[in-house]
Amino acid sequence: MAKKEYNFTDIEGKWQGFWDGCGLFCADEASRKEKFYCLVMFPYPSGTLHVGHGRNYIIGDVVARYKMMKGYNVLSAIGWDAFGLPAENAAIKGGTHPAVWTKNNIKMMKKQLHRWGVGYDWEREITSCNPDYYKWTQWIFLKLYENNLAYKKKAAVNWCPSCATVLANEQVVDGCCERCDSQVRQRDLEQWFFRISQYAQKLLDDVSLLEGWPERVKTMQVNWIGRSEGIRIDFKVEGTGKTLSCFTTRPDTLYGVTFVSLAPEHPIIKDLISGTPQEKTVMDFADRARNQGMVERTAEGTEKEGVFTGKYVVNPVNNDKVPVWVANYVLMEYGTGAVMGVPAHDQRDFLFAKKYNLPIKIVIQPEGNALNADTMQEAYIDDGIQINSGNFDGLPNTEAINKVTIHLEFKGLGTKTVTYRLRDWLISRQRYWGAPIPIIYCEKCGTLPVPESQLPVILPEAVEFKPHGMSPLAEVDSFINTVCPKCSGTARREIDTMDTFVDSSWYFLRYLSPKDDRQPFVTKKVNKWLPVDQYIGGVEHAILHLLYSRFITKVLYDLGLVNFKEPFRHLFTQGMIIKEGAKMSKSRGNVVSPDILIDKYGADTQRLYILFIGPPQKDAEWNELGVLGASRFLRRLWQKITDYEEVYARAQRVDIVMRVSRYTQAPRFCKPPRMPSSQTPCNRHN
RNA sequence: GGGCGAGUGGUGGAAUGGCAGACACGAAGGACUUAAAAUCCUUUGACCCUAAAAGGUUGUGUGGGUUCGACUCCCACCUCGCCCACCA
Repeated sequence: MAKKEYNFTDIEGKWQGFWDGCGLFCADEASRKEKFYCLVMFPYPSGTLHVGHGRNYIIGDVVARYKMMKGYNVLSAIGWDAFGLPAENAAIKGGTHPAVWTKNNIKMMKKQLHRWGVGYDWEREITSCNPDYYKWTQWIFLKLYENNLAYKKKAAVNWCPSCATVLANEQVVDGCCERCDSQVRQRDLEQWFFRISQYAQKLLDDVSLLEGWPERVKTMQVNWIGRSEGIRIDFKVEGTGKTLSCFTTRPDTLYGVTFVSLAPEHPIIKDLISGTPQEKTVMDFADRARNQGMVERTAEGTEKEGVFTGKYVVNPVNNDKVPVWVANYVLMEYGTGAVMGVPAHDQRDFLFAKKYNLPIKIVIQPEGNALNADTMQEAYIDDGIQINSGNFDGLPNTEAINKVTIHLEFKGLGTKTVTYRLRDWLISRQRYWGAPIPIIYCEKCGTLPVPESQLPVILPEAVEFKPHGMSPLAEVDSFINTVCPKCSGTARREIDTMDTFVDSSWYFLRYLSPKDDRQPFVTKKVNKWLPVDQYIGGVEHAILHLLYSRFITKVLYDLGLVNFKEPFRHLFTQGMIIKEGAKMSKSRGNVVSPDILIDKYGADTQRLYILFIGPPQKDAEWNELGVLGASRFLRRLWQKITDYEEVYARAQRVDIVMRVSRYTQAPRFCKPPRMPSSQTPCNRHN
């Protein structure tokens, strides 16, 4: 008897056609079945997919199918996170317009997804670089602007003088431009920000609502928000009548302050030193520190440097007169931009004091082991008992933290403060391939939002991509020149575009009404379908994308546009596929194309292998032999089932004979025959 | 420095308090073949015993603990990985 061949091309072609034909993946909005929103992070159309991507989409596909089979009304859609730098770089390099490049890539990747057998409701496909999508990204910007959550301010950015452009932090490698290797400098530019810091506490509190999230992602979010409780302590600057505020989480060390240091950007520096002999040295130092570049300056290994301002402040609790320094390790963005220096109990202050011979004063002693300021090799940062601390002597320092705080507040010398590490979200990009920021500048009326009726602000097609210091849009007169919506006078448009993370911070709402041209999303629909029941994506988005999406969702909630506070109920972060010791990626040149494998073994082999390669949340090493194993496994399985089919068919014939001969007590229903033992059918065939 | 996670055969890994090593890779032997490939079958943690089988001992990073019973739970330690980190 001839064996049936496992012809995966026919099988997969047949079923993929069947699924498309019957609309298996079309969510039925009228259905009364319980909903299940299964979402994979939408891809950046970078070219072609490699097997590493497969984990995301195949796992998502499996979850969606499983829930379908369990009787849920499943929504599983996909789209394209289609704005971004690679398209623009491709344009600079190869001369293809980003729109064309992106469109081609989408076409290729769509085909690949289809061959993989992953199913989506393609009617809901969205593309973030299309005007019908970014119109609503701009609309969201306007909502934030209206509510004072979008604002413009001067900010230090990474600047490459040779490429004449702004760089993202990720593009700065060891303080140099990744493309041309020139030294990156800090430059102050007017930038747009979203006031995410205003939502720091809500974002922190609602981490508790993220029950279905991996613990480590939640921890990463909490750490990123970085709440610290402390106190702002006011120091009087001697002989000036000015006050200097320092934020500290360790008021128990207040008696050990031997200097105060300021961030190089601190505005008070000018006032303190102007006209003094120190002026030039201090300003030179501050300039140099500012130019050091944030990445380098905030690296831990960087040597602590500073300069004395010639001024002194008075410690409010013991009237100690301590010098004021400017130091490169103090950050203007955090706390008050001024730090009280306690070398005995803070390692950074210790190193600084050692370098500049500043006194070290011990105010906390470990129990049963006296410290010696002259011989100590590092700061003592652990708990202990207060000494040299006036009325607080003898208290455990953990208690002193509270007592000193109360004392200072009572005397009006300080204010209890909560500080967050989270900074406002810089959304300006001096780039072409992004959604234009919908703002108009009128000389008479000032900064104005583009009226909603004038959206979208269309990205012009014909531009020069080569970087030369400003957004390529700066040179497109037909774009820049516009009319003031208020006074109808001449006005010009904002030329920056938005960070692509803005595009991706709300796309999951758009799937519910992808073609609606009157609103970004329909409140009733999103309230029904969200939060997303299962979100699946790479752990590399554990902070930014997920935090931004949470933020935008909370803003929309506060505006009464959605009735849920968190967008994603369950989150699954799949591990990366590793090859030759590194993450599989085009830039590393270690990619494996799914197409070749599908031709050779079929999509199911690859799907099986991807699911089987290891625990899905862990990284896994790609192994070509493993693919072979999955292929053999499927073929054996196929063989067993087809063998079984024959046995089953024969048993049915026997049953008919038995039923026809009414003399025996033939069973009414033929029980399925026993699964043949592994030997039987094969031996017979052999 | 802080946080999180992981350590099981030659390899990827399975088992969430109840027969450790599913399934797959690799390896060895066999069938088929003129031969090879492919395919199929058998064996495969280590050690002891045996002509062979049966049998036995041991075994989940290390050390302790809880339990009738621990890869699994608790404590300490070691190693590796990832994320964050001059955040006051």
